[in-house]
Amino acid sequence: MLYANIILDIKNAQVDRIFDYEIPASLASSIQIGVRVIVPFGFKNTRTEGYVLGITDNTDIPLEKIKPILDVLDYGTPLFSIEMIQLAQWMKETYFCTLNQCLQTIMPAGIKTKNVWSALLHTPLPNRSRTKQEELILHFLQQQGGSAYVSKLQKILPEDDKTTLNSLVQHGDIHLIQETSQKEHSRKVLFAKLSEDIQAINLLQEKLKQKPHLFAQYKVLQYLSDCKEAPLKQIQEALEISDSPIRSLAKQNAVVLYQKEVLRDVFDTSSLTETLPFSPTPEQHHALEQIKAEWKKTDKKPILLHGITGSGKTEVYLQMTEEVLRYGKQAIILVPEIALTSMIVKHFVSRFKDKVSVTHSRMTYGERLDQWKKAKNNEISIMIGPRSALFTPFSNLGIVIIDEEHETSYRSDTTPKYDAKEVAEKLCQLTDSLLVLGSATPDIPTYHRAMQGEIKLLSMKHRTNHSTLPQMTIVDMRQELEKGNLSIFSKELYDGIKENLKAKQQTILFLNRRGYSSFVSCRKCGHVMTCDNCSVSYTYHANSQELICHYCGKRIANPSVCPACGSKYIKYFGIGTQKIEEETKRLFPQAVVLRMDMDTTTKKNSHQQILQHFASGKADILIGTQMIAKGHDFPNVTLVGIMAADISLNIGSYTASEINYQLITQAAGRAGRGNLSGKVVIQTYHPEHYSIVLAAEQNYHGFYEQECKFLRSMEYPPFGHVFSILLTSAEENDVIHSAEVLADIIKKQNLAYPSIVMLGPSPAAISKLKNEYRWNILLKGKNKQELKQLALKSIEEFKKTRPKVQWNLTLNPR
DNA sequence: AGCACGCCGACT
DNA sequence: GTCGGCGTGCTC
Repeated sequence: MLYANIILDIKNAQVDRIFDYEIPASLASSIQIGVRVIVPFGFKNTRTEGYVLGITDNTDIPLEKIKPILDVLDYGTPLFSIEMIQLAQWMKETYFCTLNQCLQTIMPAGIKTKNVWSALLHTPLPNRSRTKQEELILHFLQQQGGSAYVSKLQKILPEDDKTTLNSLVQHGDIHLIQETSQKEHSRKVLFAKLSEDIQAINLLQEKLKQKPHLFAQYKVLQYLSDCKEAPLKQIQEALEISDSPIRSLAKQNAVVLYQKEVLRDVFDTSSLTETLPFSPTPEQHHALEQIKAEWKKTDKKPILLHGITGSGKTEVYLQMTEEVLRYGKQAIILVPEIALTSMIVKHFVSRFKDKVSVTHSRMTYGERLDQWKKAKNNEISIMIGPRSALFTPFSNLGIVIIDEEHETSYRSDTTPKYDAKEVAEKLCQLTDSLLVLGSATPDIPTYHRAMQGEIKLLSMKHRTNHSTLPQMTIVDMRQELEKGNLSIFSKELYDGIKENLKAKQQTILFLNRRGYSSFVSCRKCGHVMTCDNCSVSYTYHANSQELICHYCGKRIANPSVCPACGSKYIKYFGIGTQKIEEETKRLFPQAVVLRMDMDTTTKKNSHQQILQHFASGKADILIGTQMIAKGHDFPNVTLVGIMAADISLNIGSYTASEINYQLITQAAGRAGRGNLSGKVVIQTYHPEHYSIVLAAEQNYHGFYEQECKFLRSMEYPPFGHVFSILLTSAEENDVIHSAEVLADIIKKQNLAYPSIVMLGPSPAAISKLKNEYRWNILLKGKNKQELKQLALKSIEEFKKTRPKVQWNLTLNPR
């Protein structure tokens, strides 16, 4: 007898373990490791989805407990490959969550099954007295022909009625059955093909030839003998006919009509001309040779491609991908979500055409599932996408490339809180693939590993078109104020914009956070308008005269009097992109100004439209946040103004300086990418801060060394580890109490690990989110294993106190 | 997750 | 005496 080791799709840590089920003979041939199955679970034998992770010929479980598998959901190839199962197991250990949660993350969204309960009427009905509600249900069932969905029956009953259906079942009037339905996201199209009987068709064709009024049918047969099968719509368009001739052929059994699943294309390749590989610069050539050499090794080290903006990293990615494809292997390219409409995707699509597919969050589940299936069917060899593209089911993966590897979007903020960089490294290890990380401003931990020799470092220090690096100027805004300049533009920046307008060159004004500090506060009592769901300050939006919470999206009208003290002196404060736009329009009325942030880009393609508009020279000034600083080439931009370079120094995280350095470097990278040289004006209130000074010097290594001094002295990663325990609950008292209980447990356990320091408990940076209160306990220490042990042991103890809160563990949050 | 079992207090 | 609340434990 064979048994399957199955993980059930139940979101509860208590059942996150293997259950053994019997493999019935009828399903023996279709059950393999990695398939989805339906099994009976619990005393009610609820039909539950499960995943086969192993097959054995014996089991430790008493045989009378073992139940048989009911159904298989994947015929042919299993949903999960062995490597993906191993990856899920690794993720479970690394990110402190259930195996099921990891499998759900790896699985494509939109493939899930849905359980539906139906009620069947028992005939003849037993003789007994019934309530009004019972009669109502039985009458309805009779009308429906004896069966109906339970969800429909519940709509007939009052909302609080939980007894009627149970009573009907108990008295044997009805019984309930559960069915599994696959939620279908695929698109089906009506196809036509010739029938098998070729002789009959030839005969018919001869007959049709004689009759001019049936010429349309003749043409259809001709068309179909050329292309074997075609969608009905396509035949109609090609031959300029309606569907009736095709349908009458179907009636004569000459043509067969059938539904066929078509996999949607998500981008139009026809408009892109194929590009050929550029001949690489010496630097690119060297990088490529090194990467190819590493790729051929059996024990592959990850590679960090550290190249300044404009050094041609994309061409290296393209040629390396070509090499991998030449050996029949496949490639996954991760790009930040925000850059999915940018040049890098266009380059890949025009170089590799239909071998490439793209996924991103704005596609529907169905569209994304189609791309997943294309990879599974070996129809494509390259997948470009955000972090979830890592789970593309390629059979023979060769390389994973992560562009802009320092981007925060590679870390998931929902459970499992995985880091795509770490997962990619594990995936490459499991599939013997090469990991290539690319960035102009690598993460400090990544660069540190490169310095330690764990990662192979390749540097590209020159721009491909020999354009000079932009001239960077730091302006002290405090001095501007002393000089009597109250404007948001320093004199330097104002003059620069004026000159640029005269010379008909373009300018980018960059603010590193949307709506930053355009909060509304009372000048009399100091009250700040704050969202009561999320405890973050509302952002003022001039367009709609509204205050919007950027965490939960709650909107309220802009108040005219202060809710705290009743004074009229309540006003918005500070600069956001809208404020900059207004000021720019006021000071430079002749300029055409575009603004791009989350508010102007909510529509599906507006993001791309604004950028295209600007790239084609239809505007003089582009104002925006992070999203304009990433991966776009604007050859006519010669001036970049960074409006307040120190905003991100105040985000309350040990990575603040790093993020600030990255943002300045990226924004500066937009200046002077064409033949014209560029200029960058950095406005700041901290002109002496090393992240600003060294960014202005474009001295990454210098910044790395400075930052290491800080991180080492504080024992922050990579020189120590931080373990965060986040407690959440809708009840504030529960969170505070549980945090104290947990802190006490940790203090006791801590005696065994004297080198570990506990910080907190304290309210989290976002102390209330979506009506949940959040408290944080941080553990800091040098030894990762000890830290993990202490945290997990403490959580085990904590569980025994039956806390009324949720908890979430993260190692080295950023 | 979802259910049964069993131990308590509050009611016919 | 028995109905139903909730804490506890189990599901292959």
